[in-house]
Amino acid sequence: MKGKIFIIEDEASIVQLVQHNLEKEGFVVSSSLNGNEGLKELKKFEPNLLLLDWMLPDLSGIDICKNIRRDSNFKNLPIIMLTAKGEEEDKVKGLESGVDDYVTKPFSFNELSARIKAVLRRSDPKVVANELTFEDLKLDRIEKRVFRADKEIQLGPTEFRLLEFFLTNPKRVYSRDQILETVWPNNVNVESRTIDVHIRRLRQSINIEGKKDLIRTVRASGYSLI
Amino acid sequence: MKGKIFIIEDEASIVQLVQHNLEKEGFVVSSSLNGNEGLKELKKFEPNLLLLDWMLPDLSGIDICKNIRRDSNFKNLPIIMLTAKGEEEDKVKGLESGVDDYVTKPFSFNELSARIKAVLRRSDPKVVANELTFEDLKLDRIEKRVFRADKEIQLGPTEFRLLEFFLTNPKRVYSRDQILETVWPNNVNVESRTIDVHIRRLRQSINIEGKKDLIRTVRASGYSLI
DNA sequence: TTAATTTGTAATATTTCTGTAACATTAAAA
DNA sequence: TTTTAATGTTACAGAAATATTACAAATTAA
Repeated sequence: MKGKIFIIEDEASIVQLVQHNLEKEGFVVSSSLNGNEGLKELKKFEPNLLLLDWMLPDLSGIDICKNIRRDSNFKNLPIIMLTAKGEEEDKVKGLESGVDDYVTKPFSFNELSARIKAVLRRSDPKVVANELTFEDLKLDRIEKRVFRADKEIQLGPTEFRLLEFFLTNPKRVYSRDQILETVWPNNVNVESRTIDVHIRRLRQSINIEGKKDLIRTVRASGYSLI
Repeated sequence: MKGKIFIIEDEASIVQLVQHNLEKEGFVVSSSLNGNEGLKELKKFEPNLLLLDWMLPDLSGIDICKNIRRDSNFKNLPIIMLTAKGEEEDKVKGLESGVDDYVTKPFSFNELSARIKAVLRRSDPKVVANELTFEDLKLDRIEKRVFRADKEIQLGPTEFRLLEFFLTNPKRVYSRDQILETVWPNNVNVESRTIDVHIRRLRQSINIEGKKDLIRTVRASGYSLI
């Protein structure tokens, strides 16, 4: 079962892009272009998550947040705020007023989608898929287990996240930088070659008993899951 | 296995109270604030029991009841009706239209919970077990007893709640924060490392005589019941 | 009240994980 | 073939996370 997402955002082009893509992913989406109306509609709609623009013509994001958190029925509604580049201060205020995550405009839909799922996974796991599979590889996000050909495999936390990352987009090649950005906690600085070592560790763990190597090295580009 | 309960009730505050508490008891709960939509969602959700408000803005409880009883898939769905004080006549009508029990508002959650269990025990005994089990572990919520391999085990109150929590969702990994939120009384502030100590105490108690450890440590994530 | 049990924390021990550097190997370019 | 660049492999020290222990404060039972 996929969840319901409500969008409050005044740039129609963004709403359109996001709404369309989320619906393609199976979410039920409703939206409003302004704050006051949005609040009312939202409460009727009862979403599992709210995407909230921080700079609205009528109401500020903070006001909306406060209103929502005050309403006992929506106290726990996960909120992701959309903020324009550089409004660092807003991020702080946002996180203080109980926002769950934020995405800086301009953003790629993939980035937004990943954050939505991460937030939902925490707050409302049943609305989001928990098993990732590829060929005979299976990763369970809830139980934090990995299997290859039905045999359980032990992975360290970083290898787990790395595999999780590859599994969300099999076959796609990622550069070391992209991997770093996504798999490592923000503002951590690690040598890009470090990834090679983790790739090796991951390979060693998942390529059991003569099973073929599921990780492909793409010289000068990066790595991918086959 | 705990059952699924659907709620059709237009007072959001009641829905929230009931839903939250039922979920805490391990039921899977879904709800709707109005009759027509509720009927549709209910049929998708396939609950083991329905809590039905008798006075809805759009459809009357009777109509919903009739609709349900006419549908061969839900002919036997147990229904508990929620009725406002003094509407004696409704009770009669309700029982006539095949309601299994009724609860008069305002009600305490405990009262409702007891009735739900009573009705389920009659109609679908396997969903109400007051006993939670996992492998050779057994916990009786009523008698507050715990057994491993049929030998009784003494647990302190906190260890009991902790084990109870794990047993409602075996295999699932919980972070220390999640454990804290659920197992500890609200607004108590305890160090997150404290959980490690309680985990140890729990382990020490339930892993008797060389029996395997039933609690799994998942580095960087938390703990789970195997 | 006293005794017994339970609880949270801090201190210490242990285990596991991580990042890096150094060296080896492989593939591409010259 | 030789050279060069990129990736593979290994070992290891420091870091991080968890396990264990002991103890004092708080709670409950006797």
